[in-house]
Amino acid sequence: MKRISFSDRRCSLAQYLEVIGEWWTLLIIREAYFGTRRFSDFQSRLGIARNVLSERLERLVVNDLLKKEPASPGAKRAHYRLTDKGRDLLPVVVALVQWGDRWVSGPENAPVRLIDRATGDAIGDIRVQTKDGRALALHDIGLEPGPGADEAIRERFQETVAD
Amino acid sequence: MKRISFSDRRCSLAQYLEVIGEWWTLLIIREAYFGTRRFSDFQSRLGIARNVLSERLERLVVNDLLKKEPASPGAKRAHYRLTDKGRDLLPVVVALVQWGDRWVSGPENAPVRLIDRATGDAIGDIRVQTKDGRALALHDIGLEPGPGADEAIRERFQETVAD
DNA sequence: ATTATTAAGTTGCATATTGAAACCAAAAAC
DNA sequence: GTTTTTGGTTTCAATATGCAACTTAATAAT
Repeated sequence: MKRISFSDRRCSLAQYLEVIGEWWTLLIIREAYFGTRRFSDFQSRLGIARNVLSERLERLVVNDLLKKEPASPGAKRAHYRLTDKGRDLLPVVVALVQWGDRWVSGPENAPVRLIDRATGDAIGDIRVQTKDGRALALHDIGLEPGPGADEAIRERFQETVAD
Repeated sequence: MKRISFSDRRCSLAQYLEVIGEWWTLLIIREAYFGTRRFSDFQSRLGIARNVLSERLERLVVNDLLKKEPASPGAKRAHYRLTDKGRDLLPVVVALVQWGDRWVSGPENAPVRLIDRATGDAIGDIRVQTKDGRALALHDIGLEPGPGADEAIRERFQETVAD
């Protein structure tokens, strides 16, 4: 049967998954960060099947993470470029890369280094923090129903985030 | 054919996807943050098929994001609890939730609010920053081959992160 | 102690999705 | 104007998902 759709769930994470949770999608975004714009470059660099790439790009355009625009002004052939919405996924991607470096490859085997171009220093670890920059651990965080919470969610949030 | 495996790629993001990029996996982690530990609770709260849940939990245990331990000391029945590696995904999950709130549901419809339990204030936005807390945008970031880079990666990183 | 109930999976099957390769039309290059 | 490259679409076999029924072991009820 068809994969269950998350779109009706009132849950931010589930809604995200609806858009970018599919196989390949986040890797396509990352390629776009690296400056890749052409169909064939995405294809050869990722090694993704062309039909799947086609479908994913389409989906990313429909959901406004990429936009299709003329390669050069006036040209017929189009390229795919990030929108603000797509660019705004950067913290997610960086957080994932850092997690992978810490726990999967090990920092000493990190294949890439992200640096602040102004200084050349490695960037800091992404972290959950207060508005004034104090780091927060899992047990420091509480949950409340948000403005868009429905009854089901409201019920569940007697609880707090667990350790 | 079988889904392509990313594990041989020297890319942190691809390595992450190998472990937690599958359908449902991140939602299971999020449930664990909420304190869910039992198979049937994961099942009923997520609405996931039992065979898939079973397979995903197994995979999370094998990859050390969850550990299976006796429900109560001495009991036979086991629960699933987060490991440090699993807990360390928090920035990823929070970054995704915030992205979803900004771009999918809209902040005014956010179903949950994350707060600092010490003060009750909403937590800050996850962001890419320098070690001393200065925010970095996409165009401020550069890429270098890391200690574990192979020739292929080294070649590509004449480029910088694109806008 | 015996039975009932719940919890935690597993199995089998119909439907969906993926990957690979072949095919095609339009644009660029020559 | 012919060839090559690009950006796809189509087809088909292999895999993965969702659902429901079945199993087995651990609690709970009587």
